[in-house]
Amino acid sequence: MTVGPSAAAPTLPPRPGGAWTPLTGAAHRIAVAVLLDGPLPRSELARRFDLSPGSLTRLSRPLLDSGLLVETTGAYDPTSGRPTRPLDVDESSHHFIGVKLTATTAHAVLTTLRARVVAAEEALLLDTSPAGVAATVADLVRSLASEVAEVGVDGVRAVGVSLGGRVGERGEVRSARYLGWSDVPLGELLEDLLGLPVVVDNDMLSLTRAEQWFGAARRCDHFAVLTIGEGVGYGLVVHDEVVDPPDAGVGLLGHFPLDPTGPLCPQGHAGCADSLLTISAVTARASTGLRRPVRYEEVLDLALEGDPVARRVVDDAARGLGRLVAAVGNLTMPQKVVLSGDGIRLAEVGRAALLAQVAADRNPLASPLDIDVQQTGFREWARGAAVTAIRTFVLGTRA
Amino acid sequence: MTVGPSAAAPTLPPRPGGAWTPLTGAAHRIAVAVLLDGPLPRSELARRFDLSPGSLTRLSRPLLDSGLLVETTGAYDPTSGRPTRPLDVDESSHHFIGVKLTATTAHAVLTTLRARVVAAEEALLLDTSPAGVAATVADLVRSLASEVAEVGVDGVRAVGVSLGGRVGERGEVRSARYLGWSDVPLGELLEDLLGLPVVVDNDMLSLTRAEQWFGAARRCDHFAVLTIGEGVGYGLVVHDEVVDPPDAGVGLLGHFPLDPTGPLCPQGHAGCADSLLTISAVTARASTGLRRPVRYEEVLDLALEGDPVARRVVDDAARGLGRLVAAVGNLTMPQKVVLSGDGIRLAEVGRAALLAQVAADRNPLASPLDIDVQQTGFREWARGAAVTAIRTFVLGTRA
DNA sequence: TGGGTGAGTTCTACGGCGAAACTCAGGGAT
DNA sequence: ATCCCTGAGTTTCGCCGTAGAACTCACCCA
Repeated sequence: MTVGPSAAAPTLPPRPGGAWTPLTGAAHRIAVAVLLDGPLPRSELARRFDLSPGSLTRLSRPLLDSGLLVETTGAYDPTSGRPTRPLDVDESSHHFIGVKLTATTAHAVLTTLRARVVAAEEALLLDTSPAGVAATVADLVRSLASEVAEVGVDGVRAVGVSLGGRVGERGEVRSARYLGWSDVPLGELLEDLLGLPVVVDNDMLSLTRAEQWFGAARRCDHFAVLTIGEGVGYGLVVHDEVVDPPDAGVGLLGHFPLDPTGPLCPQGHAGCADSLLTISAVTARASTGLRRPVRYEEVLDLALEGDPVARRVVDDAARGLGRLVAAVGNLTMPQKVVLSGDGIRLAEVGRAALLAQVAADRNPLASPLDIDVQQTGFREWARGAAVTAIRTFVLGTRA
Repeated sequence: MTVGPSAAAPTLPPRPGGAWTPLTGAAHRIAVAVLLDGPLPRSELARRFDLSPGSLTRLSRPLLDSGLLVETTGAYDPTSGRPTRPLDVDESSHHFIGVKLTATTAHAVLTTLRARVVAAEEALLLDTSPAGVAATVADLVRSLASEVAEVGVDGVRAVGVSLGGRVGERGEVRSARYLGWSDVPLGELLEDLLGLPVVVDNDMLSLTRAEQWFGAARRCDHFAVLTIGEGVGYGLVVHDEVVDPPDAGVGLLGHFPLDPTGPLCPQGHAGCADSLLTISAVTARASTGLRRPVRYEEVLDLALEGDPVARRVVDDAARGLGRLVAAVGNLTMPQKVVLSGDGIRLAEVGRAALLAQVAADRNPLASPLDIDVQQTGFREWARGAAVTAIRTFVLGTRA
């Protein structure tokens, strides 16, 4: 007599994790809410989704049985009445790897289900051909997965890769200026090498979604992200959804006019965003004024020490950034603007100029703009890629 | 023996119209889709909402029985197979009145359920006190309703009123600069006078929603509206929903910087939107240059005839508008930008300058911007108010 | 005139939901 | 100490909206 799987399955103890994608509507919304907003009691979830207490019992039981959610004894209790038994996720039950590609380097992080960075690694991209990059990324992924003893490769559920450029639905890189690629099926290449789900997405959209789920813009349904670095990046979330038309995420804001007396860009624009705000624009302008080559951080330090050339360059750029922030505020009316990117210390060193320009460009009657400066580096870009992987794992779709 | 209502009701013939608000989820979505997108066969609706054919039969029957929808024999037939029996609304079954208030005048229109204007009327606001305005509006509403013999007052289901200013959820005008009002319960005042549902809303948001449902932006889920008139208006729809934070609709874009060499505004800004684009700004600048007072339309006509002063004024303004359009395009990435307002002929007379500036301010790699110039007047503003009334009637909520 | 095609109907089974009555675990007043 | 109050979570039951399958319908074309 054979014993079918139905006889064994019910006796299995709850395993950590559990499958997210086959979940139906309400159960899925509940699981995502718990993932995003930490331990939540059933009663709070019932209020949030306008469900009856009975429905919450029914919906949460299979989630607990499968190990997808766990009960905690949290400090979430009401002032009177029975204490709550909040639901939470075990964020260590699943791990993800995010890789950010630049022209020269691959930055990778290993994160938990809640995008907490557990380990980081990077590798130079000596060979920027699709196969070369794929091999380097695959090595990074394997190294990260094995490096962390307590996790193991099995704990990694998906890999996210982000880069500057346009990326199609199926992980194919349609164009990537920094790598000189067009129509490269990077996702497929990596999936074949790794045997893991791989999601490829635009870096700016990934970072924006990371801020939305696990970053500075949690619980905001309407915000913008501006980044300063090699280029000027822009991401927008409205009605709790990323704005993602064909033009999103690929640096088309670089020609936004900020200062008609500013430096020229290759297209003949004066004082456009790329000519004023990027790391290379700031260092070039400072180097010209100082009659010697200087690095970006050096320019910022000199400005802090009171060097007049550096101060002027930094303040001009900060004013331009302020103008851009004000324009974003005026035209998209967000709850907050997140400033980020490798060069964003500019916003701190030039804070006064930035805020003055924002105030000057906005209607005095407008509500004040919440500007949130995030100190970020390549690790945050890689974390954004990991969040793309997490979203795919949790939602079943990339968006 | 008494006869209950259940004995008589089923024998009544279908009456035109029917109640929209008690409809449940799927039935309501179907009814709205038919209202917005004209006659639609059940099969198309089933595809659109991912419902089975059986569900569509079940859902559409009560809508037909109540007279809310009607069957048409339309030219919507497939190349083979049984012809369709598309569902449609009888747009004449319900009528609505929209009133746009300015500082001096109330413009009113009577429309069908599909916002087709049936009659129009206007009245001077000699007394701009809340009671005086309410009395004038009530007279307009009664006159419009009775003027159209075949409709009758009973055919009017709701009244929409729009004005420049902030309006609360319950139709209370929180502030209206042109009328010098603050915290006026205009909706209540009018409902008491008329005995009809009255919805009050910001004029710019009303116009934007009108473009979305019955205007140039039908079937767009992401567009912006810019208006030129006494002020500069701005409305934004993203993910098929109007962006409506506290700052929306009240002319806060007026200080958006467009041309640092432009004329000054009272706040000391040079070349901000209000100082460059409004009707009064254009006429003032032209009058100064021409050494005589000129009207707005005259300036535009002179520019067409080649007058150098008028041409310069118009082109400067059109360039400013182009810069604004480009900024909207760059920062919100819409499918189209609708240009409207009483002064929008500026965009036609200065078309070349406008388009040149849009091109200059946008990244050459960005997708081209769909700019849709709508010739509009006060009638369109009033129609926007009527659409607010229609939306309330159909959706049960103002938004 | 009969088969092919897609529109629309009928009937049945199922699953998700709310309502109500219930149990549970604390706090505070007597 | 104990009793009630409060709010959390459970159980049970019945309703309602849905899909699915088998069906009819109306038109085209060979």
